[in-house]
Order: sequence, then structure tokens, then C-alpha cells
Amino acid sequence: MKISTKTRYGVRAMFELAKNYGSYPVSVKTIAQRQEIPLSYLEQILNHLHKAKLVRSVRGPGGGFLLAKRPEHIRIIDITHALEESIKPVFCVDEMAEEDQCKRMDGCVARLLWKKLDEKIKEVLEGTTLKDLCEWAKKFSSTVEHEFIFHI
Amino acid sequence: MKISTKTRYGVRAMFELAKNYGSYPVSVKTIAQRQEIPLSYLEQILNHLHKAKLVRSVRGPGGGFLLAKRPEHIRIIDITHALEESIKPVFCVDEMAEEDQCKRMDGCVARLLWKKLDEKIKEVLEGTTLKDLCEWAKKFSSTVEHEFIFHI
DNA sequence: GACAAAGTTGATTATTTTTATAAGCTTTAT
DNA sequence: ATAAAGCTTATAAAAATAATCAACTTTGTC
Repeated sequence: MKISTKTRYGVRAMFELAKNYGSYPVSVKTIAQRQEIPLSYLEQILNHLHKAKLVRSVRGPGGGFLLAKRPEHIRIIDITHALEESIKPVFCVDEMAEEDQCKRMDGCVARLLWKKLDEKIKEVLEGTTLKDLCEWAKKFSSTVEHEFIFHI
Repeated sequence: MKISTKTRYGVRAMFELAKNYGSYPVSVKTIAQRQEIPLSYLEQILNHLHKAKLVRSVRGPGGGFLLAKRPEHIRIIDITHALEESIKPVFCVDEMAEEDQCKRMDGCVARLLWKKLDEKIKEVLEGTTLKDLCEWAKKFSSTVEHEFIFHI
């Protein structure tokens, strides 16, 4: 039940672009440095995000990547969809003929469990956008500042 | 974000034992046949569940496995704990010095997200017991029966 | 007491997935 | 023209997962 490194990198890269929303493109190199992600791997990841139309690219010197939509319109689940086959906890959560997954009703009981789990996971990933992350970041940094002042 | 096959097998095996609760031991062979799980792999799995004290074993002819507690006292998360290192979506959800996971607050914003996800996952896995599965199974089979009658 | 039915254990192999690297390409601002 | 950027695909390396195997111990029954 692990989120893949690829997706974790992807979310962080998208967060980096979200912070920069409305400004100049950010190069892969810059993102890689800021987020400490292997450059070539990040290129691949951004390509996937590009194909999923979550980012826009600008080629040539001064180029880089930009969010393709406003941060509040990019949900975490959009990122996971672009980078993982699926976030379903088991392959059989939806679709498929019943016969393919398990021959008895028994199997389906387990499936009900995984379905319940799947719904909750979706709730979180569909309910969180890049804007939320940016707001959390603001809140977090102001907390740190406050504590800092307090301790002096 | 996949539940491992090992855990899926484990849940199904435990369900098989739960259905049989209060009766004779069920042999690994029987469980393997009923649930179509590779025998030797299932042996390993039951060993883990044994070490985690979720099942009791009876050796010798007529032996097999029994639940070590009542179905309502065995939660799905107990099974995942016995069979996977952890169900956390990322390694850094809890504990660890902040320095180990990411150098900037940025990283921690992602962490807040994964933490939120972790909580929801736990809610489901802690909130579901083997008894629930058994009840779902009853409800499900009665539904099927009803539909059957309806179609005649 | 012999035998067979069961669980116990640990080593090993096989497979798949994930992560990462590399190389060569195209586009474009200056 | 050149260099800074993105684009693409192939491949390697590493890790995790799944499965198999072999040899062992316990115990009920005849």
C-alpha cells in the first residue's frame, strides 16, 4: 500500500509549479534541484504530466514548465492518474465480469472491503487540489515563524 | 497503491476461518482449495498470522487452523500488520526526525497530504472486522437468493 | 509402534515492478 | 550559429513480491 516514488516526485514537482503559478516557466533542472529529484527521471515524469495535459511546456532558452490549469482545478488524483496505472487498492474494485475475479461469493466479500477502502482513498485524492497544498504551505510557514518569534 | 497478493490471500484465508468459527480446525489444504491460493504460499501466510497470534494451530491428523479470537475482535488492520511491513502510503507518515525526510517545508506539505490519506485508510481497516465480512456475506447471499426467486 | 496427516521452518528461485540512467533528438531565443 | 531548454525511447539496475521446495516435527489412529 505504498504511493510510488514516481507519484511522490510528481506531486512535489506539481507543487513547485503551483507555487510559481502566474509567473515564468520553471525548468526541469530547477525543479529537480529544489525538490532533489533525479533529473532524467523527472523529465519522464513531466512528460507523463504533459500528456495528461496537466502541464504546459515552453521550449528553448528560458523555457520550462507551467501548470496547464489553475491550482484549484488540479486535484491530486489527476496527478496519480497520470503517473500510476491506477490507485485502486486491488485490480478488481470496479468493472470486470464477476467470473474473472473469484468464483464464489466469498471473494466478493473481500471485494466489498477493498471497494470501501477505494472510496475513502478517492475521497482524499479527489478532494485535495494543488491550491490546498499551497494554502497548507502558507499556514505551515506562518506557524513556524510564530514559534520562532515566540522562542526569542 | 496496491494491496499485496499476500494480504489479499491472508484476508480471504481469515474469512474462511471466520466462517468456520466455533467448529473444527480447517486445514491449510482445505483453505487453499476453497480460496484457490497456492498451498505453500498459504502455509507461509498462516505462519505469519500464527506468529501475530491471530490464529491457533492444531497439529496432526484432523488438525488445521482456528481463529485465535472471536471474529468481531479481529480487524482487517490486524491482518495487514501481520502480513505487510506497514500500510502507510509513504514511509514518512509518522515518527522520524524531520531532517531525514525532506529538507524544506515543501516536502512536509506533501507529507500532510499523505497523512490525511493514511488516516482515512486506517479508518477503514481499523473499522472493519471479520465479523463484518461474515455479515456482508450473509446479506450478499440473501440478495442473490432473492434475485433468483424474483427472476423465476 | 508404524504410518499418515497435518503444521513448521528456512532457503532459494522466479517474476514483476519500480527506479534510474543514458543517449540522441527537436525546438527556439539570442 | 549556438546554447538552453524540452522530447523520446531504450536499457540497465535494484528492489519487492510471489512462489516453490525440501526437510522437519507433532500427533491421532490402527
